[in-house]
Amino acid sequence: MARRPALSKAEMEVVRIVWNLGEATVRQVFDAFPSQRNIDFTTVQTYLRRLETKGYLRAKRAGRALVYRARVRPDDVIRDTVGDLVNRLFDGQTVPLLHHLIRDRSIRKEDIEELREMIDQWERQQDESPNK
Amino acid sequence: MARRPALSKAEMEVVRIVWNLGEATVRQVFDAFPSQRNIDFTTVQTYLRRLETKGYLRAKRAGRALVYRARVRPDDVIRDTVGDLVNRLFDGQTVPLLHHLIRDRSIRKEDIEELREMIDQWERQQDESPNK
DNA sequence: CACAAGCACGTACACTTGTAGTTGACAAAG
DNA sequence: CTTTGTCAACTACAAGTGTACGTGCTTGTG
Repeated sequence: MARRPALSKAEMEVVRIVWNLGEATVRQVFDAFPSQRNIDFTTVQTYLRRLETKGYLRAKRAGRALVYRARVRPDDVIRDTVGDLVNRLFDGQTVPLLHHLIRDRSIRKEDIEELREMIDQWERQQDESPNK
Repeated sequence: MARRPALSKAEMEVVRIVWNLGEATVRQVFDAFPSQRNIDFTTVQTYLRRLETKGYLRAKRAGRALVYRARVRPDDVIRDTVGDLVNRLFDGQTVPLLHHLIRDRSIRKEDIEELREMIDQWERQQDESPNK
């Protein structure tokens, strides 16, 4: 199924920014980059170029500048990336990761509310769809 | 706080195996390695050696063989690893990841039950501890 | 004992990744 | 029209990573 090369850590930050902006020039991505990261403009340029080669982004020219735009949906990338992590670090089990998130990461009351929502949603979904 | 170098993907699989076995020789880790992976014995040896240098494992000699044992608790490693992923791919937000796990990964009814348990647990914990 | 099998240890090597410098075209501003 | 800034494109380069080979010691077995 024509898998793309996995994202590197820095590349993850960059695609995320592009998703957020919808479409963006190098400079825009650079500006959106967390300022503590103190990364060079040309470095961002390199990340974008590599992301294009890897097939995550598509660049089109607008005047002198390149405008990048995502070529893959966040959900797909997230599925692959998280999936890989779960496989390697959690032996493919989703539950231990959920467990960790709830127990060991600081979570707020509101988040828990939302989480309950999600679960209810899931169950409703489950009921209406023909179980395989 | 004396941070260790991050785990590489292959290394994640290996520490996990060591955690599972408690302590293990190269061969034992090799045998526990998913057989589809079709990885060489010496490759596993290299992973273990690197993990020791990185500070994740400690080796002691038992006769001619080396016995590896974890030097860090799973929870800590998982916190760091997952934390990094959340920062990069989810901009530090835990909720979107939870959302993804529940919606986009196949989850079983029993898991949802467990999940509810976790939430209840969390809320009990919350009530009894003095909020900071 | 001689040999095969197991192991540690050093070495290797291509590819990826994080990070950036250089060059040359263009454009805006004086 | 010259200076100054902005980009794309190319190049660079050390460190990290996936993967394995070779060598030489050790031990169990015929």
